[in-house]
Amino acid sequence: MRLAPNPNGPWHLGNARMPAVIGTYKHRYDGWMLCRFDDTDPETKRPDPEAYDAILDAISYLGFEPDEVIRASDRLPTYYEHARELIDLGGAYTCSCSAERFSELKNAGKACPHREKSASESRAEFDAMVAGETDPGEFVLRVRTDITHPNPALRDWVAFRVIDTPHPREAASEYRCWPLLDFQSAIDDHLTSITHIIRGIDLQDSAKRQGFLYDYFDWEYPEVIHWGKIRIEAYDVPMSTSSIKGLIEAGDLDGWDDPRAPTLASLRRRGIRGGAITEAMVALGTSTNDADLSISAIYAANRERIDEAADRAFLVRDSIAKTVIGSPETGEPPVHPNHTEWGVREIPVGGAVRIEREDLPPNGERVWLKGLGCVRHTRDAFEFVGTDIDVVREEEVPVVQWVPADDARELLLRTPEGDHEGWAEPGIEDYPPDEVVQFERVGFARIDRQDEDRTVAYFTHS
RNA sequence: GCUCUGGUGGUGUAGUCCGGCCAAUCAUAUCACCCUCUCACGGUGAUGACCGGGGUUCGAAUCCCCGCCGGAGCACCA
Repeated sequence: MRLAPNPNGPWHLGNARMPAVIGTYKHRYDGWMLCRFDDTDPETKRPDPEAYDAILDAISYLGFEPDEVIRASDRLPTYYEHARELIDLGGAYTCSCSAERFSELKNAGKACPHREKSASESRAEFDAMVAGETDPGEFVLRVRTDITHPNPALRDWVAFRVIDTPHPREAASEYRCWPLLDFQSAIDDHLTSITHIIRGIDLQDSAKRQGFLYDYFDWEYPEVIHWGKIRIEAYDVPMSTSSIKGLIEAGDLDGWDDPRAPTLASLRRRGIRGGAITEAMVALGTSTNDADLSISAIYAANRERIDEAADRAFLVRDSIAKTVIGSPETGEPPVHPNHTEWGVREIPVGGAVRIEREDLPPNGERVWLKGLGCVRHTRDAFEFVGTDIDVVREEEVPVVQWVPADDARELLLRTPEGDHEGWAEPGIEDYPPDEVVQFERVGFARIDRQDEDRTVAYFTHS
């Protein structure tokens, strides 16, 4: 099996499907997995030098390690060698038609005059392309397929063209004659003994185009599965590397890990485990139909992974402070309701508390401050009523989270919908970055960093 | 225009090749109830689908035909 990413930028959620499914199959069938960077276009889909490592890192985040990593841009001599062989076999010819001219001929099912030139002439012209002696557009190398094939997509396709823009990788910066995907990928799949290919339906005709090559070389084409695109609701931002890049450059997003971005870096920063993404992707299967991935599938898989281990904590967002009269000095809610052995958090009251504005009961009504007890809203304060839990069980007093009014920790919660300023219980500043906690009645969040006087957390999901 | 390819509940998926065990699986979602000092976790229950129309057959999600709707390719992108 192989992953064949184009390293033109960090990965978005859609890219995760390839390693998730292929990696899972690799494990399931005890296979071998190659990561091959298809970086053969220094111009239109120009590789981003940082993306190579970023992609390997993303694969690792999703839970997989390639058995081997190669870059197509290291393998140009191999492609040239096979191109020459193909020319000698009568399977390719150099063509100097313009793209428009050839397209017209092709659509009419007519060959261009260059199709019948001799192999030696094509060899010479191809050598000139490789040597950088020809201008871009002057010549291309075409594979001779069947110019009258009913499917116009398969007729005499281009295998090599000349590009003057140097490749961003130092090691490949001298090459000017570059293979296109259909040629490069076909050669590499055979040479690396790939037995199974899984990729998008946009490459459906590719398998047929490459079939001609395999026939010339008398090779056997791998098993191939094509799947449809995935769409993900819940994001305003389109899921494409170039459009995300554009939004970042325009300042509409803070970066690749902005919580509003549909990128792997963003989910990771929000505390989503890579395995949850993998699980959701694998569940989509490999249908050729387009699929809608609901983000809730990822959340559900993630919740399974984090709920048992996440400490509970209090956070109030838009809040209001009230003096408390007659309460105990500290509240003692459990660290985790399913793990009483983990103990309790000791939260000082300090004479006044802060609760979410929405939770403020009408005057005269009661509310249960979790871990502390029941209070009644008098004219402008909370009067402590007691700790008899029956009022919650039998009289339906609402239970809410709270923080001390004078001793809370300022917290910024970043969510896909926007940022919330709020106050967290004291002690939240002791959690190291990367820790995931559950803010009760709010949702899970990953501690991102601890500033001098403020904690920054990223909202995971409810 | 030419050529591929696909349509099962809100979403995903099993079943389609080799017609009956499918009054259609599982997950998620939504709702209700139970549990609970969280709207988390756990438990119970409910909701909800074979694109349409013909045909073959004792019998069709499954085979055939005709429609309808979708996706992809026809690049000197990957």
